[in-house]
Amino acid sequence: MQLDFHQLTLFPLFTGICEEDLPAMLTCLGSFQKRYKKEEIILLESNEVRSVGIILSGTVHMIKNDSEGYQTLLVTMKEGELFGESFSCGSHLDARVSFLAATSCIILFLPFYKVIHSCKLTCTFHHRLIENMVRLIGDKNVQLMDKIEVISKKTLREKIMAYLHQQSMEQNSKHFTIPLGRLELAEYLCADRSALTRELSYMQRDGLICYEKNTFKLLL
Amino acid sequence: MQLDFHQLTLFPLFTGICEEDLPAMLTCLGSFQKRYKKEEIILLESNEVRSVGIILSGTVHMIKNDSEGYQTLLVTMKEGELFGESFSCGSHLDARVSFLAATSCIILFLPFYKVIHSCKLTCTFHHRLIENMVRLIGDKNVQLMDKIEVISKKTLREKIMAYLHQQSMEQNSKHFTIPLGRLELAEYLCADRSALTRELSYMQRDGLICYEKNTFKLLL
DNA sequence: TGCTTTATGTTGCAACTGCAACATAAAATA
DNA sequence: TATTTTATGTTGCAGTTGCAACATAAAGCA
Repeated sequence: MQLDFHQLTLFPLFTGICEEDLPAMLTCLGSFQKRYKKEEIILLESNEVRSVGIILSGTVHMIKNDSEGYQTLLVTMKEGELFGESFSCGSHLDARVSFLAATSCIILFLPFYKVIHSCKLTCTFHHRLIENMVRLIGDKNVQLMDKIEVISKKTLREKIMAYLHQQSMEQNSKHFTIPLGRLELAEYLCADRSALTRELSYMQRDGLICYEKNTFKLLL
Repeated sequence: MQLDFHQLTLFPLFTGICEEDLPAMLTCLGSFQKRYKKEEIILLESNEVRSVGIILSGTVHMIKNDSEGYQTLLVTMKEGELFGESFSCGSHLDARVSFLAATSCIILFLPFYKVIHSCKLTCTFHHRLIENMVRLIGDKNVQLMDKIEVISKKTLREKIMAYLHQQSMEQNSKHFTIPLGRLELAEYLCADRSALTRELSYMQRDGLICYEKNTFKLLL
């Protein structure tokens, strides 16, 4: 499968880099792409991470498994987002989390060492690449804070409300569709699935929200 | 107060940069330092962040306040750690969290724009600076994941255990002293203070741990 | 030193929520 | 299409934990 370089320039990691420069740059960086089927593991916890991944298409979940087999959904990531950077760039080379293909997806991998160590050939746009990457890492950081904000709440109702508010903000509307099913949402909220549906129906009864499947409306 | 440039080279942000180069570099970057008293606010949520801060001495808490006045302790940071990068470098310029001086401390600020946009003068070591900074941002990311790992647990006992295990790992010993008092620990665990002390005494009764004030011993 | 403030420990009670077990709906597969 | 699998909704029950109120200890301060 061929890379669509024009499409690539639309990704945040490559903004400000000319389409003509991309092929040389990607070759120079030793990038490669890979397809994953739904449910496939892209990167398993405690494996060493040497590359950052860019999601060209599909959805990736960052998940954490604990020793008793419980699983938590940390972050959901879409097209254009980065993953693996915290490990490939940080002091903790071994991944503390796993990355899972939530849908079938295509990932472009960039060996981190080459990204951060500029070479003569690409030096002109290289700097822009690093800048973009730093921004994306910062954004990931904010996503983690968002999750903490949600699960810090004491009651399940407050957690749900915090999550729905975040979604409402992101989608700029009181009426929106969430990207998670009940099972996944329960996992993200660190709550029990049945308790989640129960609380959702109580919240509708109490006139807080109004929903149908994954489409919600905040009634303030 | 004068900067101790030799001491600065020991900070992770400046590793690999010569002591002789530091003064010029810091001037070129427009860095400045500031002292804060205990309990003082270094950076308030929703203010625009243009600089990253390096903790030269003291302890800084990253905290999140919700609309009802509840507060959560997100991360505790010590000497050499970075803060503010997620905002000054990311797409979300407004801080979503506040930074508070947990003890009196001295902070060195570096305007982010100048850090990321190299200038001729400092270009040789500039690249190393960016590399160090990216690593530190990744580390911060991991700290946030650590917190999520802890508060994702369903029961308070599991949360406490997860936290103690992390501390035990970090300090490479089954016997260690935690950096948080009961109030702060409760805030970090998103739990009630009195419930926390109750559960701690139950855990000691059940032979899981053994503690005295802030010094704990894991009995496996 | 004595006084005030803050941190920590203790306990009863009510309520939230995890768990289990089941029913139903939707989706995947043959 | 029929059958299996998976996702979702419902509910009783018991355990955990937040809350309040109070006691004690430690720290800050005059």
